Amino acid sequence: MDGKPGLRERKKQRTHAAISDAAITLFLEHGFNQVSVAQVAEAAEVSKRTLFAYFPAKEDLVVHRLADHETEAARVVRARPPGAAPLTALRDHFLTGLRERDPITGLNDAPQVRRLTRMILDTPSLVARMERFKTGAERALAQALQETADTPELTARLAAVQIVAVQWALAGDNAERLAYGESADARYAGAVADAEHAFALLANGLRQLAPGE
Amino acid sequence: MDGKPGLRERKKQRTHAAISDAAITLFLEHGFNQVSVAQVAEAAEVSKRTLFAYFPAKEDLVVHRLADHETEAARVVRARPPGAAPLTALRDHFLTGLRERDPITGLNDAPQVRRLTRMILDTPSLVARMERFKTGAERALAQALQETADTPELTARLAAVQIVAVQWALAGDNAERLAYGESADARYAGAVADAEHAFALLANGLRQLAPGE
DNA sequence: AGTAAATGTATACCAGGTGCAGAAATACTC
DNA sequence: GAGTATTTCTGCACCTGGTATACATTTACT
Repeated sequence: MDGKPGLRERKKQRTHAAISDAAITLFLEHGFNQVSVAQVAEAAEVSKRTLFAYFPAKEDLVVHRLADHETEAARVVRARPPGAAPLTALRDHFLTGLRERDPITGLNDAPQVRRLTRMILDTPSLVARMERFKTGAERALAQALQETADTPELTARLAAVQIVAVQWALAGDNAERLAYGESADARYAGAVADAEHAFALLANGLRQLAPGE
Repeated sequence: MDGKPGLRERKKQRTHAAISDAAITLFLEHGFNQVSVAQVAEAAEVSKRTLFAYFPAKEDLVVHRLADHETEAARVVRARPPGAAPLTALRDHFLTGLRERDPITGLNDAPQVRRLTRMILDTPSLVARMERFKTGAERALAQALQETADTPELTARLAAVQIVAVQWALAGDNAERLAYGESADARYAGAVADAEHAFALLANGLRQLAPGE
């Protein structure tokens, strides 16, 4: 495609990676709040000003890796095979993620991943930053539902917030268990069962909590 | 009940109110990010250190008024008449809120409320702070569902995140419309219809997006 | 009236983040 | 390959939110 990234571009990517790597390493070793951005900049051999040119805020040094997932649900809905229902596509995608131990499902127990997850869950400002991804994911998914499933705007938005909320709840549940010791393999069966239950709930509604029995 | 608030207690309340009032006034006039906490402290005739003794962070100067709503859904579920379904109680409560133009439903167009709402929606750090209320509301509601509706833990948590997400989506939708000009009375009928649609969706599920027709 | 506990203040300080002016590196042109 | 224009990086000063410390003031209790 682009046979020439160009020197400037390559250097930028290297600097970006250098800063990110230095940050993650230091944060994992000493804790997010115990390391200042100045220290990160120094470790990456870059000025503080340059660091902020690459990452808008300290939190982004950690969460920028998850930025791709912001539009993941929307992409899954758009890319589903013709005739397939959006919810089915999303469920299958989530189950695939579990099977492959995709970190986004919370079911990856590689030591680094687990430590990173735990750090995020234990750091309020990082959790807050993650919430913004959630909001973005809701918007993108709502749009995708509206455009590809012929869903009215309000319904699309409501469905999107429900779906995203449920997916995060599932992932958060898995992540929390692993972060505090359970192994991914031990959790797998339960995670699958929970996910299937959750998507069934999404599809069929909260009958248990509604009137007409 | 407590015939004696005590002088110390009364002074605290007055200081608390003085700081909050000064903050809201200044923020509405000049914008949240344009006013420093030092200015708020000065206007309230209090030291900066004291201000932070009353409010843990700048954002709380604005959102502390909404703290009560964090457990509102949980309280509604717990206080529902015997035999009533949780979802029904929540829906009725929300519809009552709309009728009474409760600001939490986004349907109050008193100028101050509208300006405050708009300020919050336009200020990322305030939105982030609101998200934390959402998380708290989810937890409290999940607990209430588990304890009073005999709902299994996972189901309770999933139901809670769905319900809270939907309520916030409805309120956010109303608030956004009002913040940008629509009147509460003009919006009322639509808001009611939307709420009923949303709660029906919660109860019956996202059939439109699921497979088995 | 006098003392202990709580609250408030002043000051200095730290960390995240930005504006600015200039130095250094890269890309473009002849 | 030299020279110039454009990015990018840097160092520095600065602002703001938030905290630690040490001291003064006020309230409550006897």
